[in-house]
Amino acid sequence: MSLPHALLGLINYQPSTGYDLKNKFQQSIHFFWNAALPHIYRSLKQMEKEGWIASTIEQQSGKPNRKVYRIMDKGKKELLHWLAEPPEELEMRHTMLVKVFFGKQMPPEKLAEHLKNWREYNVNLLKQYETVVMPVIQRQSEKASYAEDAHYWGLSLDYGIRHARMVIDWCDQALKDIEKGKVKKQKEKKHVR
Amino acid sequence: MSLPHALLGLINYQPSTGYDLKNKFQQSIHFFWNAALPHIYRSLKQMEKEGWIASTIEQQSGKPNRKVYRIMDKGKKELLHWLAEPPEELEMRHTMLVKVFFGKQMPPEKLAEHLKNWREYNVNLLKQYETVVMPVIQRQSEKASYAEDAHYWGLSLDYGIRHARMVIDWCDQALKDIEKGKVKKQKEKKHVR
DNA sequence: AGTCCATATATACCTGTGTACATATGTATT
DNA sequence: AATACATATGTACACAGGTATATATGGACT
Repeated sequence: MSLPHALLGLINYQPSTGYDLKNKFQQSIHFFWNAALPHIYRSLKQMEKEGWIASTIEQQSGKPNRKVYRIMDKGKKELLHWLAEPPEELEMRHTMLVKVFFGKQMPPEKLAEHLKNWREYNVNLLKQYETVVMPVIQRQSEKASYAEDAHYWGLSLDYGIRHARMVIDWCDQALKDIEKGKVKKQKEKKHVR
Repeated sequence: MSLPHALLGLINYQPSTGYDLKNKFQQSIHFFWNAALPHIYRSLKQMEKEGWIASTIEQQSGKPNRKVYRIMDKGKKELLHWLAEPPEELEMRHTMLVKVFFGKQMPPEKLAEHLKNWREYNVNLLKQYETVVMPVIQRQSEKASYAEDAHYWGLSLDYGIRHARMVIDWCDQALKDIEKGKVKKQKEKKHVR
């Protein structure tokens, strides 16, 4: 379990609404954790019940009112406690690898298609990391209030970049192997004939 | 969702009991997907209800009877269909990275401790890959019936190895950075005094 | 004029998964 | 003799998370 704690970490920087958090999430933690809007609202409700956060309603004309959550002492304590705990799960969990494992059961072209998509997904990720995320962290690191935080944001970004590059390299190798396998099989067929 | 399909893939090789599957799982898919015993039995029940698999009870003396599941036509069709589908989730999901992201909020020694554990976990994984998993795949690849499958097992193993190496390298870099940060802060403190 | 997107909050339903517990016995170790 | 481990199958409970849907409005685009 982690979403409430991830949200706690974001609210710890500054009071936010569920909608704010969705946007902040997408620019940061989203790269390592997923969260849909309904899930965020649900978590916020739980967290308020636990006394980790409290809310104030800001009247707005035209748009719906904003429900701004701020962190409470109990929430700060919970955040620090959670951070100090060793992460529950170190294992990876990746559907794609299970499909690769059973790769022989599908046509090689199909698996190649999956891998090409995965490769492209990671190429796009890499582009996003370098053109969007990196400049944001750079800008934040110049502000004194976030200079130290930005160091850790940079570390996680570096992980993302290394991960994406590793996946791209592996996909290239795997695609080459699969292509070779196909050629080999075709040659064998010719031979038999 | 994936466990029923992963199990389907294993049963497709040969009829198995829930307990068999747990053992096979731990030697293969476990590196990319997790499954506890109760979850496996639960999934098998669902799969039988769906008509993907069927069971026969083997009487045993002394030990409890074995409930052996075999794959049905509907199950084979389902497996092929699932394999051809693009994987639902391409995103990673890693608590550790969320903790790194909020790293400033905890003592640097604590984060370093987490990273050292993660590093060690991956060093052990790597050792297991090289001394246990690789030989098994090598041996299987020599049997004609599994030679082609072993190629794909090898691809997923290669991913595991690259991933573990990447994590180890990143941990080394991050630990160096954190160490440097600590030294810097101590020097600054001295200066102020 | 009509459609889509962004802002803003939320409920309902279903599925997947983790943890604890229950049961039964043979074999190996201390 | 007692303890732990491997074999073998499950139930019960609780929580996390995904998807669909509802509501309300302002602004931008076609």
